[in-house]
Amino acid sequence: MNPSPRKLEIISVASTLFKEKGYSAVTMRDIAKVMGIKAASLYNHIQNKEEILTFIIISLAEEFIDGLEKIKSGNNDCIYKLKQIIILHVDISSRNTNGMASLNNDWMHLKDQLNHYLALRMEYENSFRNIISKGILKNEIKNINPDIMVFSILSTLRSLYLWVPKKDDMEPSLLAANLSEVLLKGINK
Amino acid sequence: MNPSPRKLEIISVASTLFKEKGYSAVTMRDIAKVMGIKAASLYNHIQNKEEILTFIIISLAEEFIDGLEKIKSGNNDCIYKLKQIIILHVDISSRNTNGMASLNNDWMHLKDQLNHYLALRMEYENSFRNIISKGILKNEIKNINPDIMVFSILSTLRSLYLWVPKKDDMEPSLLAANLSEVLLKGINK
DNA sequence: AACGCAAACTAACGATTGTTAGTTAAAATT
DNA sequence: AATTTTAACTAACAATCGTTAGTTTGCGTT
Repeated sequence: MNPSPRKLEIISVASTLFKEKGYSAVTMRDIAKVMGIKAASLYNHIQNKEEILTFIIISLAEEFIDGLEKIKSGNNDCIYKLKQIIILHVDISSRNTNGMASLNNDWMHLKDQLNHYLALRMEYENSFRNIISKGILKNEIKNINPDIMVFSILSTLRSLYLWVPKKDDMEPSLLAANLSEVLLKGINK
Repeated sequence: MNPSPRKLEIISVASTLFKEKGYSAVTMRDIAKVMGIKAASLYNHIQNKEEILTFIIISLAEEFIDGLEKIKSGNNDCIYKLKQIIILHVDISSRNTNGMASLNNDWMHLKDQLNHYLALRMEYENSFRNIISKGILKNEIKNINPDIMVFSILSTLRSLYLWVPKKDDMEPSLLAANLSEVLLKGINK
């Protein structure tokens, strides 16, 4: 069953508020007020508060997994794959600056789907690390602890949601290109 | 008036819980339970819940400001200063993995001190950007949008609190050295 | 022995939380 | 025209929230 337009509207409003104050600090009455209805009316469209959070997080997580799957399957060198990952993050983050806040900061409030989310995240990080490790073996990437490189790059990419809205005049493709330069080749001249 | 040992104990316990669930999702009764006392007893040592958050965030923010001030005042080239900033973040984050969670994710729940915090953060980011910009002028750093470089490096450094505890076997000095290599010179061979 | 004080306690406050039940009005379907 | 469905409403629920008031306990100082 596809979510109705009204339901998507609620999720969108909720995402905005979740980004501002975090999931726990946002009440159903807060969401309802922005929607211009009463809190009880929200329950004509959603099961409960948690369902909103779950939808936001899981759909984004799956979008990342799908994107990475396509990148992995391509027959390209590791540096190219990393550039594609950067583009993937810029793309998803630019289109979901609000939802990305929940994905990053409120996943621990999931209940039913918490383990599913954790599995997806581990899968993603493992795939990322495998690309790096293969790059080291093939001498495309420096022989430094892969965990540090994954952590460093992923930290930057995960923070994009905070930064993109402040630079909404910048083309996503230009941002991705600049980020690739900085993340892959550093800032030192 | 210096905080009493018991007060610092409460703040430490609260920091741990704030990192796990976020400030808004942690109740005074949660904190009290870990302390082994009743919630009302907490108020013999603290004024209110907000004071705990304020203490955690402001003292950390000032530690960063002080550290950066010393780095700025040194008569060194920009790359060296950036390396010192990386060491500063590794150091503070390693000693405050819990409090850093509040600094990053719960600052918006400050009331009295919110503007003070925002001023400190802006000051810090401006100083950081100035170091980068000067490095570009002096031809030590690539001529890329400084905002992107600040964002990229700072995002990684701000996420250290999440990552350091998982690598507690790694020497902070080694971590800082590896991070410098990755952040300043990239991963590409 | 008497006192003062720090730090715990019990009990409770009003406010707010997510959510449910039952109702109403309008729109869509038969 | 009659009926069903959708989406809003009012009212209220039990649970929990941060916090306060007043009390008790035990330790250190007089």
